[in-house]
Amino acid sequence: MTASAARADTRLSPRKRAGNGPARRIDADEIGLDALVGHAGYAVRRFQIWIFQDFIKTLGDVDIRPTQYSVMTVIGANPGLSQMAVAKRLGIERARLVHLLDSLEQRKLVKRIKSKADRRSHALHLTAQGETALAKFKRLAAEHERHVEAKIGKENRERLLQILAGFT
Amino acid sequence: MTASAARADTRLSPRKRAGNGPARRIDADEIGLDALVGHAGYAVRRFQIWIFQDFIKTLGDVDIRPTQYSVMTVIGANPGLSQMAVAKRLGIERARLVHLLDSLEQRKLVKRIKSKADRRSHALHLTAQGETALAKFKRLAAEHERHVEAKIGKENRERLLQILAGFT
DNA sequence: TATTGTTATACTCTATAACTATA
DNA sequence: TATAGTTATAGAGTATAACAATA
Repeated sequence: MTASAARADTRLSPRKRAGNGPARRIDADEIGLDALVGHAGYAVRRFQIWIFQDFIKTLGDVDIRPTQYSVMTVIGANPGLSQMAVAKRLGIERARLVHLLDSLEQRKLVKRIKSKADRRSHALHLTAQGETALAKFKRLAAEHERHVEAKIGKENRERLLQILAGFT
Repeated sequence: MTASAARADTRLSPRKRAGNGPARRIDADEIGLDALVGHAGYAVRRFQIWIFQDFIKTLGDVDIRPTQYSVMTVIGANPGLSQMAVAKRLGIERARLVHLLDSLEQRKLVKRIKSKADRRSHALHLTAQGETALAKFKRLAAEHERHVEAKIGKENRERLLQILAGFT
């Protein structure tokens, strides 16, 4: 396809042949997405934003965001992990994890313990308070998950988890 | 469930009963995700990151990111839209769209035209150069989409688009 | 030499608030 | 008074680079 042919094609596709602008108000639902409807990434991105907003709202009272929840969950299930191990497992930059842990440590939810085996590294643990708190976070996160289920349907949610199992 | 019971439960679940830290190197693939495996949001987030990275890489030569692509595609299919209309349709903050359009306008891909109907607003159009460029971006984006298909499978990708059709 | 944790910088993105010019 | 576009700020998140302590 030549550049000029591509340009001609593109010019034929729009529904509205506007001059210098819209003469009337255009509602969002009548704006076509064109090629975007065929991109999985677009739908996934919008869905992910919806999910995170619901998660943040559902866990708003305890002030825990998705990344903080994932860090605490992994430390809770694997006590003694180093920062590097947590960062790699969750795909978080180690530099960013430093600040996340600073915040969680200030809130007395997580503690860094100097490792005796390798004095460069810290062994990460939940505090007793952190374990109690995490149990509550998990109950709220399960509530959030029911919102997801209500939004897309029980079977669709399970199918989604199957399809994306390789990305965890 | 009481708080102490929750704490006791949590203490029983970890596979490793570490003291002050790991005595040996722990590989990423043996770190359990615990509750995260049941959260659609976790898998969706990891998948979305993978998709965006592939998109950015595949369109690296033309220096176009997912959000820029979505803005140009919508303007191309609906010439004359106002900034507010584009922002609402794509779920972008209008303040952020200002900078996105500044960048696209500097690159001569998009132009703002003062609307005669409502002099507060701008009618957005692709330049001729922008239409040619968008045709190329769409070909590269289609190539990216084939990477997604190769990653999760043709049928899974289609099922995913069906499940998430409501979020577009 | 290489790795762990840290600090720092820059850029993207989200979320607000306030300002201006119009309506 | 309300809206469209703009400017500004703050916080998350991503991506780097460099450094000290340690391996």
